[in-house]
Amino acid sequence: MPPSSPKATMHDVSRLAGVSKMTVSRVLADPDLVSESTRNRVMKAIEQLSYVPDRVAGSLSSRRTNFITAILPTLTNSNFADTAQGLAEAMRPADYQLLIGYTMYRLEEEERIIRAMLARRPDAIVVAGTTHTKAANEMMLRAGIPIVEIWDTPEHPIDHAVGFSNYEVGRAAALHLLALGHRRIGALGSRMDSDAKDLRGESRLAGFTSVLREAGLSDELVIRAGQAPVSYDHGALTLGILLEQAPEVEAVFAVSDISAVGALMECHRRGIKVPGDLSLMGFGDFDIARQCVPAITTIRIDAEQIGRRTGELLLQVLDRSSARECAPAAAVNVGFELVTRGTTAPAAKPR
Amino acid sequence: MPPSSPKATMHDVSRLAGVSKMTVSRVLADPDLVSESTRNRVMKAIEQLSYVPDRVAGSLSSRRTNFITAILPTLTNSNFADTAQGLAEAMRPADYQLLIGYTMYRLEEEERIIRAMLARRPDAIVVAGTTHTKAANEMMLRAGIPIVEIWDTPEHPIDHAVGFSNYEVGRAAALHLLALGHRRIGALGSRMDSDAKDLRGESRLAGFTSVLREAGLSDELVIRAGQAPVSYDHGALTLGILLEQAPEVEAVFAVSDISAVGALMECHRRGIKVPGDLSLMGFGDFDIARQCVPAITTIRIDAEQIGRRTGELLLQVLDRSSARECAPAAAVNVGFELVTRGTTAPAAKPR
DNA sequence: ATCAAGCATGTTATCGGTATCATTACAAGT
DNA sequence: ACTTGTAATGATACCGATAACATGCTTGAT
Repeated sequence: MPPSSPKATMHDVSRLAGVSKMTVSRVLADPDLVSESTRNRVMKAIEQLSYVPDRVAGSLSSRRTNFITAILPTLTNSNFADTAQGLAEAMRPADYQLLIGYTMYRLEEEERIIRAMLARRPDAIVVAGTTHTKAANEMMLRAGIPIVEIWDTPEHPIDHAVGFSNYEVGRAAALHLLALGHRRIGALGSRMDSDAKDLRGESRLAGFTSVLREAGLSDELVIRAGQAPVSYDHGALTLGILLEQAPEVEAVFAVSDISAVGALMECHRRGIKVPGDLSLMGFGDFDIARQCVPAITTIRIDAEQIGRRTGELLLQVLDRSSARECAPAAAVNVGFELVTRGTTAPAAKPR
Repeated sequence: MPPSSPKATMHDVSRLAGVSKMTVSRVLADPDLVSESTRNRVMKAIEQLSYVPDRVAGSLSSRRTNFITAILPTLTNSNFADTAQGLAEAMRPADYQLLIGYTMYRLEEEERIIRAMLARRPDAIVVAGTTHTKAANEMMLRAGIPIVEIWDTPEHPIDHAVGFSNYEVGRAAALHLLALGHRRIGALGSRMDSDAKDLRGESRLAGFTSVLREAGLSDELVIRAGQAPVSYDHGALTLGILLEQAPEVEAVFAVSDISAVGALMECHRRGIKVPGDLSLMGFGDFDIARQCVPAITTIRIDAEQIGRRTGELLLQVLDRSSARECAPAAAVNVGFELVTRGTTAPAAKPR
């Protein structure tokens, strides 16, 4: 570590420029308030001292940190990374900095993170998911800052929401497989009794199951095994379980493309033809789903857009809240899209 | 946004508990300094008021923010996301919060981000890459905090470094292709004259080229086209350029698996057999490289480990620097590994 | 000439913690 | 009995900025 000369403060700058601290502050925050000549003098002093303002002090004084907390299950899922990037992108022009935390799909971890984050006094909270622990809910409410729940459509939103209906995604998947003429239909998801659970994946399964029931079909083939986050192995494993239970299964929906890819590979290994012997679909439209052979039928969501829309919403809300108006809670539904590709095909023998 | 009751401060807690602010502070920072009875009283008051300490104020006073700045090219590349996650994981037990910024592979953007980040007074900086603008270098030096350059091995490190030699990666790739008996060898990279450039990719190309030269081969087939970050399209595009220039090319190294996958798909489309007609290899050991058919020969780096090792290093350094000792600059080389898979095979007709 | 309005700048009082030193009380050593 | 040490707590002074109000000086309308 290089030796550090003590950092210059605003006071040092003001002395060198022969003005008061406030004038320096104004030059930085709102240059138009200062006459050109003094402004130049101050700028020169800043340059000379290579002064970097201290936002910690600034935040304490102004009671605005320009931090936005973003709480996601993981960064390692490209969809969530896209959302983070979209959000950061949208907030950057207004000089907001993201404080990213990830929960590993654990609600208790989410609570811990929210507690820790609130101590940093963020100006807003963005959190993936609509289910939180009681304590987490209370903390967020009490924080008195805008909250945006993303990646699902909450029934009882805390405040704002930007996402899509995972339940409807599940229904769309089931309807697609039904429309192809399949009757023995299964699904692959993760366990819900462990501490790391994918609540949004479970919503998709719930929607999926609801359609099966409405069609008078059994939901026995909806497999829940392994912990979130799902992996290629998860897909291979759960497909194995499914086949053991019901070798005659015709169509499968995996809660994630990652699982779907793993399942597809397992089919290759077992000599099961996809499609033909088995129709397979996933969720998320990951790159890998597009590049697989055959390319996987999936449901596309625009993860980056979720982030961007959230950012735009927050900019509005934060602007208004500084003007002391109360912004109405908004609920944005960004929708989704079924992308039919090579792994789903009509049932071989129509009833 | 819910209505906010004014947040409780440490002073409120101290009054309710009938002690001084300092005692409350001690209960939070070092409970053993306080007698059990008062500690309990204070804890109860904290609970009652649902007091959340203000770390902004704490940081200003103690001159430690417990922020670590991490500057990466993008979060959308799973390798960098892994590094971020590894770093966060390692720092979490010591209650450090990551401040993530991404440069989009632009040095000017990196400089801008560094300037903005320094205003947050981080306790350390982690930055991907070893090349920075002059101003960025100076700012980092002057900051007087530990700096870790990651994802490469700097010749002139600013301070610490954790990474691997991209140059040697390129050499290993070329040696592998040479050893297979190939002579007409090309490579796919991105342009270096645009504002977004992949400097580490370029190092790999440089290493690759050095081996070609030593073997008396031409480096004409090293293609640089398109902007960083590379994409599937980039791979397809640059392979097209290469084939136009040299239809008889036998082996190709792509600076990234992403490019390699794109190139592989392009080969499929053109009816070029991989391997056989063409040996192809990539870099990064992305999931998709493993799942492709055939699976892509690549060079594996442990991105998550880079993050974790960086975190461990920082914990040591930060601990020591608070004890006023000067930690020696460390340079950790995490190495890499050639993973031979299905896309590279011995040359058809040995010379 | 007079005065309100407005621009440019300065003064003062926090923001909510922690560092540092001071104080008190009581136990133990001589 | 008297010093000395230690454990528990308090008092005071910042940390480095900004908010809010105050001041002085122009300028232009009347």
